[in-house]
Amino acid sequence: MQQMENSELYQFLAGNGASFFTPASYGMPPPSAAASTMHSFCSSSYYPLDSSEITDTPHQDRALAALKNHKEAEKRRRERINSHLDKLRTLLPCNSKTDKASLLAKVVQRVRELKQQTSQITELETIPSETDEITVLSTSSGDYDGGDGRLIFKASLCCEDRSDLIPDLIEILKSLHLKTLKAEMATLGGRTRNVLIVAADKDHSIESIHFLQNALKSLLERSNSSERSKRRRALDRKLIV
Amino acid sequence: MQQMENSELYQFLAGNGASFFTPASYGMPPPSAAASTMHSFCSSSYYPLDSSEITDTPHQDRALAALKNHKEAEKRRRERINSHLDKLRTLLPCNSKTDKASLLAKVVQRVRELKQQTSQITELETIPSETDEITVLSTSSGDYDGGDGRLIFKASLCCEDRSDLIPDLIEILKSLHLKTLKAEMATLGGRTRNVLIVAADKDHSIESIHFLQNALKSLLERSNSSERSKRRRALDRKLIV
DNA sequence: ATTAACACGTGAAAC
DNA sequence: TGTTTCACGTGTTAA
Repeated sequence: MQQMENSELYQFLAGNGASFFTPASYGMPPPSAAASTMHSFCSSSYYPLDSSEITDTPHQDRALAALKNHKEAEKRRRERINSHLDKLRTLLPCNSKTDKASLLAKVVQRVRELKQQTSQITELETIPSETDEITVLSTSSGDYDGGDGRLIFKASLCCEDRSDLIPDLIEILKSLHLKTLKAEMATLGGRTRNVLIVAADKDHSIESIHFLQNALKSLLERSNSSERSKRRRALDRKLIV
Repeated sequence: MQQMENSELYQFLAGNGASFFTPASYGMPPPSAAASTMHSFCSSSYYPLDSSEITDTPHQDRALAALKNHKEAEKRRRERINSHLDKLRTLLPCNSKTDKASLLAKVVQRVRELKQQTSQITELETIPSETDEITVLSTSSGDYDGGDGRLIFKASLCCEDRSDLIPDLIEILKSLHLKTLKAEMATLGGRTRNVLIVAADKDHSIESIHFLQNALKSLLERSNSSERSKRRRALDRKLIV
């Protein structure tokens, strides 16, 4: 918009030989390579010379030096940015030829995932409540987890405590091929809450969340049918006293 | 190097009025704003016209259209890249005015940290060995953790099992203001290994690692002095049988 | 007045 | 072929 690309003058004044032998293009006949110098000659003859054109060589020198500095600084800036992009290329699952935009898209996605995972792993509420509860959440909230291909689930189970609850839980996770990343378990007044962060295999889809949910539900029902009365009585007695 | 910026011809042919009123600079006297058009006039008169200059207007049109497409595509590319950079700006602890290079530097650092944290949280070896062990590692390996300001430690304690080991451990972590992100505990043959991923407060320095190490050491010694003989005998008996 | 950062238009090369 | 991506030099603007 507000640009002119009228810098051939400076290219000429700089005596930058490299640009003189740039192959002509766009049907301009040879020796169009010298055209950039001709611009200057032409305008010099077309417009009357003013005194500054003779006496301001120091001005020209300074402008020239400034332009050179500018050029080099800009190159350094580009290199700085690109070096960081290269580092990111090594940090992500992508080859060195993925273009900048796609690379940055991957980076955005990855940072979001990692943020989410660590925050979910960190924030656990383990104080058991008085009501039975089962919650199973997916970390990736539905969209495909491109990170390392694994879905992360957060499962919370709050129920009466019993001695073989943990082994049963472990059995469920094993049968569903879920790997436990973090488990936090607390018991209070005969009740327990177990919060699990589990990673699914790559072959799992988001639907696995339902298998886990159902398994935990049956576990809870099993728990209630067999041991409920005994524990309940003990808890009630404790509350009465 | 291999560039000429000799595109005034196309600016002129395109009739792009915007560039005509660009303020002159570098001491070129007015009406230098028209200089870019003069380049074309000048070169047209200096070099003999060939037939193509009259008959190839369709060529010119095509080249012009191509140039316009190119220009717009490049603009779209820039916008795509910059939009991703903006997304990253919102994802990281930095304002919207941090420059590209610094932003990307932060991104590199953040991705490295998060990778390291999640991998350390994931990779735990909990099978207890027959020899007593204490290891305390720092996640950030010495450099400042710019992530959310917290240092992450990984502590592993392998020793004889005893009933009040966990409460003692919890007491230690509480007194050192360390928050447990993940704990994995396994017992086998009367021995136990506890692997803890703990996060230090922001006011902790990397030196806190020594306090934790010493506390665990004293815990292990306490364990050995009181309960060792009894457990050892039981274990030895088991091994003999 | 320097310096640094940005968007732009362009030529070249990949595909 | 045309489409896409890149590096470059430049003009401009802000601290």
